Order: sequence, then structure tokens, then C-alpha cells
Amino acid sequence: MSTAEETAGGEVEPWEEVTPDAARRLLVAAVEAFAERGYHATTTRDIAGRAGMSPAALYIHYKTKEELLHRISRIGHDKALDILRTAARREGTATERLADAVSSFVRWHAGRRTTARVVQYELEALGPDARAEILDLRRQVDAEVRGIIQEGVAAGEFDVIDVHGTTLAVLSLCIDVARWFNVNGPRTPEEVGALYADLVLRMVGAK
Amino acid sequence: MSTAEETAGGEVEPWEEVTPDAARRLLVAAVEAFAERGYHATTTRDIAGRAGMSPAALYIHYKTKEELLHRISRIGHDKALDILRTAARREGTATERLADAVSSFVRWHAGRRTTARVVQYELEALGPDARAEILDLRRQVDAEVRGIIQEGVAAGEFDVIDVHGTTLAVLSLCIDVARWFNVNGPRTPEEVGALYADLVLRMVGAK
DNA sequence: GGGCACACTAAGCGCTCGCTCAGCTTCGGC
DNA sequence: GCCGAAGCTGAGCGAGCGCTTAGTGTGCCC
Repeated sequence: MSTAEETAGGEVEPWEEVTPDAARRLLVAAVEAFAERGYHATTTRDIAGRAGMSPAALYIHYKTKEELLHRISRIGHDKALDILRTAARREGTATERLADAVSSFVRWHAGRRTTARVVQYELEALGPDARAEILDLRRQVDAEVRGIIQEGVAAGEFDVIDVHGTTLAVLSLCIDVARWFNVNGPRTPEEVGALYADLVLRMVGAK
Repeated sequence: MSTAEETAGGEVEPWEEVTPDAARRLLVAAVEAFAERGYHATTTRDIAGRAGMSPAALYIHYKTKEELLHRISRIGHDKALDILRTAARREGTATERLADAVSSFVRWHAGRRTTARVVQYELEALGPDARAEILDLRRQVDAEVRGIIQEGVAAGEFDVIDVHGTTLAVLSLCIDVARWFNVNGPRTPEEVGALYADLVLRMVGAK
């Protein structure tokens, strides 16, 4: 059902770093279930069933249901941060790099919507230690976007009064794509990415 | 704890239309609990406890836990729609009305964050009938914002290529405030509302 | 001041949850 | 061909869930 979505954009097949195979199948099943119904409404029996295994098999590969969420969240945040870093550190003007960052970040949130939903909206189900680890990654995400905007302002490319507030708004806009994007809707991830890159350049007053 | 937040902005005390008193206390307790932990992670014992009552008392005023969520969602959406309609139908240019709509809509999502969180993020916990009713209200919310933007384009005030896509982005931006806004953070709801009105006018290319 | 409607509680029912454990199968090493 | 490790299952434990029911206290009407 979501196989087509998960491989959209011609990206490398996700979760390939998760081994062995049974652990990956359980993790993919958990992503789908958490995205559909939320972490608390998902049962371990449901996850195991989607992976074609008995409920007890889950506990051979993961200590608890929360460890599954933690692993998903960690891998997802690493990927999101990687996307932004790649865009932020390429050659080009701040305008080009911001457009690139926004369009690729949005493409990921739309094209890999199930994963992004879990990553962005189930944070509060994590325990204190795991949550702190993920929040640190989020601060790095924030810093990447803020960096591009600051450089654009310094170079005279952008016209922004409140850099911190605008950064927050830009990230919020991109992240919320995971909430409303519909795989069967009229827009492709690429179209939304292009629209959002244009909107964000307007927000920062790019020339 | 959240009393100050709930009355922020000098608005009329919310939930006053819910009677009798015990039913209102239960509903307010449910809003706080759902916002903190999510619908599925909240127990009826927790809601009743916050309202200073026994678990059984809940079922004198509400048929099920879901009815509580439905009532909260309905009242919240009615309020959100009312805010947008008031801004959309006042006197003034499309630019003035869009700025007014965004700033008041954002003030509500920031100042009444607990309510807005439940209203905007717990929709999928509702059953099919209740969900359909709420989705209809959301379409009306969408139509109000789209109407202002269309009028602005027709009047030559705005420069927008994709009206539907931009409407979606504007609403998404405002709604997501409920996810990240922190009552103890550096910004007041008024400041966020003003910043966002400016950002949205830039997004639609207002002169 | 007796009776009754109403708001509420204490106790608990049936169920499903996350998780455990004893035992079965499979397979590589020798 | 035997053995132990690894992967997995069927059965089920203790806990906590949403919700019900029998009974209690309170205040209003006549």
C-alpha cells in the first residue's frame, strides 16, 4: 500500500541499514502502524502481524515498543538533518541554497510522509532520555536553516527583521507538510517542493 | 497551570456555553489531558481525577470518552471558523483582511494552545461520523482563506500563481503554531500573530 | 417531613494491553 | 549424525483499560 510512496523520488530504499531482515520488517511495519493510528493506539500485536510474525518475535529484536519508536525517530532525524546539511553546504548563493534546502526537505516530508509523520509528531511518546537526544538533533536542524537565512541577510540577498522567528516559521511550514500531504491528492512531492521554495523565498524577501 | 494561558488575550472565558458546571469541569480537564498526552494515552480515570470526581461521574455527563473529544473538537472548530469569518467579512482591502485573519487566527492557536492542539491534531481519533462533520467545518475554514486570497488577486493586490496551494500553505503555517508554541517561551501570541501576518502578506506578494 | 429525582461514588466486569517464557524448529560446525 | 545457538511460536501473566451497576447522600416539591 505504501511501497510506492516509500520509494518515491528514486531515493535509495530506506531502512536498508537496519539488519537483520526480520528487524527491518518489524520496523517498517511499526512506521506504517504509528503513522496511521499513532504510537499509543498501535499495539505490538498489530506491528508483529503486519510483519507476518507472532507478537513474541518483536521482543527478540527490540527490548520494548518504545525502542522501535526511538530507532525510527533517530534514523528519520538523521536523514532530515542530512538533507538540510547537503543543501546548506553546497556551492551557490544563499537564495539558491535556501530554495534547495526547502524543496528537498519538503520533498522528503511529502514523498516519505508515513516516516515523517512518525518522526515529527510522535516525539512526546518517547521517554526523557530519548526525547533529549532527538531534541538535540532538532536544534541542529534549526541551526542549519537559520545559518542560511543569516548568510542571506549578511550578503544583502534577504530582507528579514526577525531571523529566529522566520526560521521557526519556515521549518514549521515544511514540517507540517507531513500532516496534510495526501499521496492520492492532486500534487506530487516535487510540485509541493517547488511551490514551497518559492513561498519561502518570498517570506525572506529574496530579490 | 494553564489557566493563565486559557484566558490570554482578554478573550471571553472559554467553554462558558458548556453546562452544567460539572460537565464543563470534565471537559476542561479532558482538553488539558488530551493536549498533554494525546487522546489515546489519556485515561478516563485521569480526566475524572483532574476534575476532582470519580471515574463513574464522567459517564453521567458524556456517553463515552470519544464524545468528550467530539464536543471539544466541534466547539474549537466553530470558534476558529468564527474568527476567520469575522476577519474575512469586515470592511477593508484584501490585504487588510488577510493580515487581520492571519494575526487573529495565529493569536488563537498560540494563546489557546492546549485547545488548538486537541482540535487540530486529534481528529483521527474520532469515529467516521464525527470526523466527517469536523472535516466539513475544515473545508469552510479553507474556503474563507481562499476567498480572501482570490479577491486580493482579482483586485490586483496580490501576486499568486497557485491560489489553492498557497491557501493550503497559509493555513498549514498558522495551524502548526499550536504544535511548537511555548507559553513560557520568548514570544507572546500577539508578537507571533504580527510576525505571521507580515510573512503571509509576503507569501501572497502583497504590495 | 416524606418521597423522589438527581448527582455522584465504590466496586468491579470483561477485555486487551505490553511483555514473558517454555518449547519447537532450523542450521552450521565437527 | 549429534549439538548448541539462534529465531520464532503458542500460551498466558499481571496490569490497567473503558465502562456499568448498585447504592448513597442531598436538596426540592408538596
